[in-house]
Amino acid sequence: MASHARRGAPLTREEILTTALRLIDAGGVEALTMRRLAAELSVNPMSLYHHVENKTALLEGVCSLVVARLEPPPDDGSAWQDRLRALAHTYRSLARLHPALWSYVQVHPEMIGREDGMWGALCRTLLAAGVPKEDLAATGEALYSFVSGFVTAESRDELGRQRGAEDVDRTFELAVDIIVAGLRRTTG
Amino acid sequence: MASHARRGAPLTREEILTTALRLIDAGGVEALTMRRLAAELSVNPMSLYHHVENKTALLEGVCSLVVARLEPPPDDGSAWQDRLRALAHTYRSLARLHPALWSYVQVHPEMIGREDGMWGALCRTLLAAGVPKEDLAATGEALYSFVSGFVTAESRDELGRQRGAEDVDRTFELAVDIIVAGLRRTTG
DNA sequence: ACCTGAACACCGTTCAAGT
DNA sequence: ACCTGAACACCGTTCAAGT
Repeated sequence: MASHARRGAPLTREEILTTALRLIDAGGVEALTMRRLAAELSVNPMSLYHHVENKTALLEGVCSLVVARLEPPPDDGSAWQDRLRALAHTYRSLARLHPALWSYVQVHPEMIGREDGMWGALCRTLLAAGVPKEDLAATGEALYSFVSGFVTAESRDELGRQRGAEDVDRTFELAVDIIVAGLRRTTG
Repeated sequence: MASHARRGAPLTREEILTTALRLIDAGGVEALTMRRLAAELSVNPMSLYHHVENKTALLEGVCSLVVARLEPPPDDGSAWQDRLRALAHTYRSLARLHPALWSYVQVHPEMIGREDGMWGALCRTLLAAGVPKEDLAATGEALYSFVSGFVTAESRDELGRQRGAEDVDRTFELAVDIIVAGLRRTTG
């Protein structure tokens, strides 16, 4: 009985990735194990290697899966301040859906390409804010790391001791306010 | 021959921690292994457990070792803007000495207590900047996560493809400028 | 083409035994 | 008190064999 002992349809890469993501969401990245994942799928550990090159490739697949959902909100012609706030909120919303994976991504950015949608939208917004072209990349990187740093701190906080939900939201608003105000002032 | 087969003096906790830090600096946190550490010390892996409860405790020890070196510069009476810049630079300097450990700490903040020296200095500076008392904690956390997020992004960048040293320095200055300007504006 | 079992080189850690 | 070897329950991964 070597051919699919597992009940139901044959194993698929899609199924592997979504199950891996579920394991990560439930127990952190360290809870994702080739052997545990196989058990979760009722399959021999070695079967996974027919759909995924190795564990690194598996993690990359999971990261792409999530990053693909990171799309900038459509650009209504609103002021750059509001646009910036909207981008930050979009980023934060997705990060909060998968906090463990997101922390992992921040330390292992090679797992994802530059998520072009968000990065492009950010740059356009910064230009609208009057950031000079030669400062564009540096400014974008600074803001990007600000937001991702804040969100990481936030999710690790949530795993730890609790705080009121309205409390963290307020802190996030304050953080975004500082960024917006800082940009306004910096660009004259 | 059960008693210290190892040449020289008996094993010490200090020696264990500094060697562990060296391994982490050289190869990342995932390169730190009880067995490899023991080999590095020319000692049986099990001997480590007489000085350190387990691997988690070992990592905590290494983190404390590094965090202990994080001291705010003495408070000359300079303007809060300069003081804020100085604090950011101090933080960044230490982080760049141990980038791998620092990334790890950001994801596992339970490894360190709130490093009271820096946090206290930050709060005093924010008060001097006119941040209202009820916003103090939120503002401090925001700035703290901004700087740590930026520094993490920076160190992962350094491990990857190179950039000019003066280029990253300039980006850091720009980042700090945004924060300072944002604070100034926010607090009226 | 897809799956599997046995095997290898690693982990962290326990425990009983050595001096 | 400090160290050690054997052992256990895990890892990721290779490889030859099954259908």
